[in-house]
Amino acid sequence: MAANSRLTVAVHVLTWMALVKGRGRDVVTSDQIADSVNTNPVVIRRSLGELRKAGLVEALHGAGAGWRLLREADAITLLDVYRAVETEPLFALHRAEPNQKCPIGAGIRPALEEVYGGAEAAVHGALGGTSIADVLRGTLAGRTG
Amino acid sequence: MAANSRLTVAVHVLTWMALVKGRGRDVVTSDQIADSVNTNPVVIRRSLGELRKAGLVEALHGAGAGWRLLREADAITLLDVYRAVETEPLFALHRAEPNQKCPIGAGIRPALEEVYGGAEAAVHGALGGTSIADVLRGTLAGRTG
DNA sequence: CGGTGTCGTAACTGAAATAGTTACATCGCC
DNA sequence: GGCGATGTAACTATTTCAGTTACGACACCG
Repeated sequence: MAANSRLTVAVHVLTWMALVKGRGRDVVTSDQIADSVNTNPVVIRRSLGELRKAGLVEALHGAGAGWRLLREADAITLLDVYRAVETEPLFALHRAEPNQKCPIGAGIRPALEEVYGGAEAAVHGALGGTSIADVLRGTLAGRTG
Repeated sequence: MAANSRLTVAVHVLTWMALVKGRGRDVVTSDQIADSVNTNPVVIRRSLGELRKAGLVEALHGAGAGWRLLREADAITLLDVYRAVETEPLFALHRAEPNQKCPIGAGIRPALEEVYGGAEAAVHGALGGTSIADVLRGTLAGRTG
């Protein structure tokens, strides 16, 4: 299983919402999205729940219920999505505390955290440069450019 | 469990080897390394096996057997280590193929792969700028500086 | 005011990966 | 041949992910 597909699912959801919004339909159901992603509607609702907490979408109740984008597609970057759905850091430190009697074991964790922080920042920069609108264009065109 | 700690373990291993090499001991055993990392020697041997395939260390047999660095600590970057131990991409695509009858489902995967490739490249750049010697200095000094 | 359709979430499952552990064959020096 | 370490296979416990079922909550509409 290794890496999870939460970012992929969330970006797919938002890109699909942006597409159908462009066609005039701005409230959609988790069932409709699940049909495009090819998964269970509950998986989609879980993803949408995280996007809602991040303020990217809202849920509507009652008749004609569903979900709606709260920002334009070019105002949502993949960094926004990444932050909304990804909780764990990119690289884990030691599972068990290393040997504190060893100079390496005693001091390596802050050193690693600094390097890992730099890698996270690099990922943020890369994802922050692409919007849902970019992904939508790339998806329809066969490329992201 | 989420993210794995293979990069952390491998960097710890190499940093420890660099430290004791500076003290004149250049052949060490997996048991000795395991004592610093605080884990089982087999876990260390598995990590060393991947580093050996990458040409970063070698194993010696017979009497006085053990492991030895094949490069100076300032000639091993964390990108070398990352490539040696990490096989999976940073972000997974859809677990099941998305709906090919939907324009998003049909075209989103190449678009995502392009973005994810950019994020991988950013991580490579960040990790490539730090060497085992840097980590050793940072570990002993309390910072990576 | 009750029916309807969707959200929101808990609970469970199967599959997969990590990391820890035991065990043992292999290797090469002494 | 003895010895000490490598190199791996095999097994386990723990955790996570994603899929699924189930059901209460909600708000509109006739």
